[in-house]
Amino acid sequence: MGRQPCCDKVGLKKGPWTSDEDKKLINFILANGQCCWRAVPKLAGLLRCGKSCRLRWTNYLRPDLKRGLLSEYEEKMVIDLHAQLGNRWSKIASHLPGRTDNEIKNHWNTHIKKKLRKMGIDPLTHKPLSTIETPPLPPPQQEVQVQENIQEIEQQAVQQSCSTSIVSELDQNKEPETSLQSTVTQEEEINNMAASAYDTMEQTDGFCIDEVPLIEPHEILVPCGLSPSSTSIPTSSSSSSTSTSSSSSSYDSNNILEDLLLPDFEWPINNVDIGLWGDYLNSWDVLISDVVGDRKQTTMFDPPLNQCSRMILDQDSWINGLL
DNA sequence: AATGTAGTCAACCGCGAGGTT
DNA sequence: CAACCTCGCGGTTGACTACAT
Repeated sequence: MGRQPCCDKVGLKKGPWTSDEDKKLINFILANGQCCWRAVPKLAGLLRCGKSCRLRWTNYLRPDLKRGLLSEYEEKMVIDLHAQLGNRWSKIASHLPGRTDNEIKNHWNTHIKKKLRKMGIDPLTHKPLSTIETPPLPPPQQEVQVQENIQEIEQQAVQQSCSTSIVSELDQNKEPETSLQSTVTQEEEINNMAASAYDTMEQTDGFCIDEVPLIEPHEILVPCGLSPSSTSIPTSSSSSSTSTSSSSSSYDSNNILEDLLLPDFEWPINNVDIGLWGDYLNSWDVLISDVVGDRKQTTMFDPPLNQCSRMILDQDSWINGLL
């Protein structure tokens, strides 16, 4: 018996997602959490297969995604982790908060591969390229140059990033001949090292997705002061009423927040990087922009971080808030 | 300005793992 | 134990964009 398709493909839509579909998916997941993906399209009213929905959510719609190019530090981590793990993109991604396996894979194929080749490193083996693409150097010299190159990036990465670096630790543990043989203990070590590195990162960046279930939103940061809809949730604390009072009047019926029943998210305020959601929200004028004048009421992000009390919600609170 | 080429990245496809019946 | 189901992963594709000619 042949394998059944993941879903009945007749009549299902393929290709790029429309904003309306995104809206439906976000709305559904926010309301119901991440349940059986197979059932999602039906329940959410989407003509997509569950797989497509999952992919769209994990790679693009998730609120905790970082957008933009990988930083040098992230890139270095990818290189190191790739040396240890090979093309196990999801494993690699799990060490990079807010990054998806797809994103890392793409970045590897489009940027890092080239970079490494330029440096005379074979992206597959992480060893010096043999001949063609590198100037002919005697092998020992070649090795030295590669090592220098690696050290150079490491230094840059370390300088740029937090003080804790897994780089040196990885390198110390790295046995080139066996680097691609992944063992449980090796992976554990990597996990530990990466985790320790990100313990430090967390202190600067905010949170690590390793600790934030993507959809079962324990510990999702819930903002206050963002309750554009009249169904705003009482969980929002002090500032909720003031920030949007004026903006709500400028809302039209298409207000996405109303449509989405969005809970009051709190996004990182400093160096605002709210990922797609920024674009997403922007695209529906939900940045509470005043459409009449050019005065943009950026109340969504205006309150200084320290004025926004953070709430950690457990799932029940989250769901209650949504309802 | 028009066309060709390269680069980027969202999305798809097929497969395997693991769980359930 | 086999058949089936669901999910997640990695490889690949193709649409879109930027840049070059």
